[in-house]
Amino acid sequence: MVYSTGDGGLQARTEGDADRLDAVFAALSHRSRRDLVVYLAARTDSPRMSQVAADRGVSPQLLNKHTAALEKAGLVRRVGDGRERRLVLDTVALIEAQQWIVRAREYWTARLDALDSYISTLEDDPDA
Amino acid sequence: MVYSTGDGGLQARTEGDADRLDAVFAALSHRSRRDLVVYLAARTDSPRMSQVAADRGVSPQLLNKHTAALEKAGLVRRVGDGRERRLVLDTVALIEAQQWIVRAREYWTARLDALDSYISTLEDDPDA
DNA sequence: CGTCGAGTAAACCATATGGTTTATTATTCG
DNA sequence: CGAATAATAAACCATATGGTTTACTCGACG
Repeated sequence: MVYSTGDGGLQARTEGDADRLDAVFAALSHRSRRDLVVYLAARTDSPRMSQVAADRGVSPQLLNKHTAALEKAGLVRRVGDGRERRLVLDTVALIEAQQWIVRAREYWTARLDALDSYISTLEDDPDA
Repeated sequence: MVYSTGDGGLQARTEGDADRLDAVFAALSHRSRRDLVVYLAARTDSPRMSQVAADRGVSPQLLNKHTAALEKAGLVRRVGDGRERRLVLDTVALIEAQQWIVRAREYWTARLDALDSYISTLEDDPDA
């Protein structure tokens, strides 16, 4: 049997949006990257890469990889052109992810509401 | 050089929570699984596996795998003991994920507020 | 100029993941 | 019982990912 591999078509926005969300959720699916996000969110400055690596007890190479993942997701940016570069948070993608979740929950809430009203119907008219 | 592989310790709750969040975000990092979630959220009934597979144009085997991922994340449950099983949404994990994002954004907002007050300080006292 | 150090790239390995094809386990129903 | 069928498991392949070790680039600075 042959199936429509991949797509499925339902609830799609644009390809780009989907890819972006893929990247955001994938980036957040790893604990040390989540920790990195809140580490950045909690500070008032933008630390240098080596600073981050030292703070988090992670090798510069690995930090570089995780940073790349977060960058791809648009959660983080590297700034600075010199020898030293700084890591800054960019929460736009985070907001997108939250909005996706909120939308999904809204559908679900609507479903619960429908159930509620159905139950009300039953209570009003037990024969229904 | 030897680095403290993995942990990092920051902002950790329990191991279980972290694993759960890993699974939730990983599950949502795939578009067809996200679509599956909203597909389920949008209906008022709990469709059978074969129904879902047909609706989404996906092989039963692949649906099974995706379902396993969502199940692992606690986003979905299979109910029914007979030959036919139904898929139901379980949004508790979704709420957890949302809460993580909200918390991260709260940190970030606090940071913006700090920046604001710093700027105010500058405006009040340009020599600061 | 030389070298030191921050940051990154590359090679490489082990394991995980997405997906297909093939096979197995029930459970319903003639 | 026996065939059909819903659901799942298993074997397998290609590619992606996390992580380490090694090597490169490039700006600062004596």
